[in-house]
Amino acid sequence: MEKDEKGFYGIGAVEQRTGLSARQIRYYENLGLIKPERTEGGQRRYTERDVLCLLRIKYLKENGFDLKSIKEKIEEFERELSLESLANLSPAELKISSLYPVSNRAILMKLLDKTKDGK
DNA sequence: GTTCTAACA
DNA sequence: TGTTAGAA
Repeated sequence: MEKDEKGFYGIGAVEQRTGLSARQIRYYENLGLIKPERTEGGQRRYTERDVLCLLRIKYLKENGFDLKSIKEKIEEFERELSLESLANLSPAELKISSLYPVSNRAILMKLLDKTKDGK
């Protein structure tokens, strides 16, 4: 079991490289800790990043962290990433994006534009 | 032969 | 979490 022609790993290869069971690997995916792609047939394809992420999870767990706190850590990290993307917005957009759900921002921005040139 | 989902003597 | 059954 090794990388396929495009650099992806099957779950068997990931088991060997991480020492985690397929059961655990799939379970962690359900918790949202990793998100491997799927083939047309539905088989999971893991990237090198997935493997490294699993190794980190394994390390943290071996050092006393439960899956719940590990999950929170990852979610916190992803929230910070999304916040960084807000750094490219104007002050007005920043206020709007932090107060309203994504689905409404586009509408709000249109209203702001009309307010500006609409006297 | 490997992986998937669902379920549990 | 392990393991197993049946399908893909």
